[in-house]
Amino acid sequence: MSEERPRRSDGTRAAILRAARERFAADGYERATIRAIAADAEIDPSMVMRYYGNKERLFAAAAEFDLRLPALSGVPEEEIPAVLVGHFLDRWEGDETLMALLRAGVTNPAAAERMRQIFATQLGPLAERLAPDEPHTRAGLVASQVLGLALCRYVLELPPVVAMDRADLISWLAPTVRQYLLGPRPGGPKVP
Amino acid sequence: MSEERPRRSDGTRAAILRAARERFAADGYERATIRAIAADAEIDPSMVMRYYGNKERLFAAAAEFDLRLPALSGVPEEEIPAVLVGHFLDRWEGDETLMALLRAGVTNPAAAERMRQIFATQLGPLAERLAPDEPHTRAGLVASQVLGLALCRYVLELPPVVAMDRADLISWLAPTVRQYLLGPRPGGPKVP
DNA sequence: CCTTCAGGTCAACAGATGTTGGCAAACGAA
DNA sequence: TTCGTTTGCCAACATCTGTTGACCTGAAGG
Repeated sequence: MSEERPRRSDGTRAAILRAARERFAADGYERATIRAIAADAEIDPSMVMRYYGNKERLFAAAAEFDLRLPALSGVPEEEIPAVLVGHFLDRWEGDETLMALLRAGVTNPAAAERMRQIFATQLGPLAERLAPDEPHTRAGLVASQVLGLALCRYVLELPPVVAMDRADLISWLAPTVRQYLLGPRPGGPKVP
Repeated sequence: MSEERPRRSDGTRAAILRAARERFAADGYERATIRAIAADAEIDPSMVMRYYGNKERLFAAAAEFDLRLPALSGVPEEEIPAVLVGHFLDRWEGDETLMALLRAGVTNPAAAERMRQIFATQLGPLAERLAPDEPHTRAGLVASQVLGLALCRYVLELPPVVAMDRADLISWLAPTVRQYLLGPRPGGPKVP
């Protein structure tokens, strides 16, 4: 079916995508203009339209994202939280896709929906495998702490959060993630 | 000096400010247009410029914010985290200023700087009074969890985070805040 | 060779945006 | 009343936005 043969324009396509990710990550959805992205990729703005249709679809292509959660099968339970926090830090610093998603998701409804999908399909299953009860709630709590750290460290750049090194962050966050994912429900069982 | 006598236009000024807060909170800095704000306030866009100079100063006026941290002097130490989490939830749901700050701060450098100032002047002192060591780091961690919750619950609207009620949130977050503010440094003392 | 067609540039469009200046009406002090 | 000030609206500006279509260019296939 989708026999994707290599095209002569693949280089340009890739350059556009790379520039788009950078701009969306740095400026958010509305301030990242097609013209600026095209200038970074050193091509004409109309090429962006030809290859990606419109700005929304360009963003969708640039914000394709895989959390790449590690297997965790051989990891002892006590070490899982630290491994997870370290992995999240890697994913944040590895490329700019997550930053683009966060910066855009705050003001663009489509980007927010994309984040909800990633949460549901890529983080939810992890919690279902680990958490004894209320896995979705627990996954949401982990997301709140991890996204909050990224917000404070990479977006708002609160000085003390920027100053912490990787080991500090893992030491502080791992117990929190452990409580959220594996700990007992605080405040007694839910009585509705 | 600044003898501020009441003016006939105070009502208009207030209407502009209220509309500005709503729009900035709902749309972020760039998508909240002067024209839309003026339409909400049912006045002419040029009035916004007359009374607030330009968009940046309008935002500065609309994003004036006081965390209003409670005194905590009579509160026993074990209850401080829960009281704090409850207070933050109140401040988020009370008016739209925090939402405006968050949505704008993610894409607008001036708004981000404002958030850093609020953090430094209004949350820092609290940590200095409570935390035995590294108060700024601890304040930063609390900010990461509280802002992360707000991000997931009010901005991204991750379903499980939206679904939790106030008591749930306090039960889950208070232990985390307690560890960050009052708990021992995890992973042993810092050896630089 | 000629034909075809994808890759790429240029100029322009319609609409929205922040911002400005002019002008009319209402108000308050004299 | 009269006069200056405040309050408000209207029209316009320059610029930037996403987007479009006409046109050129070079390579590949016959």
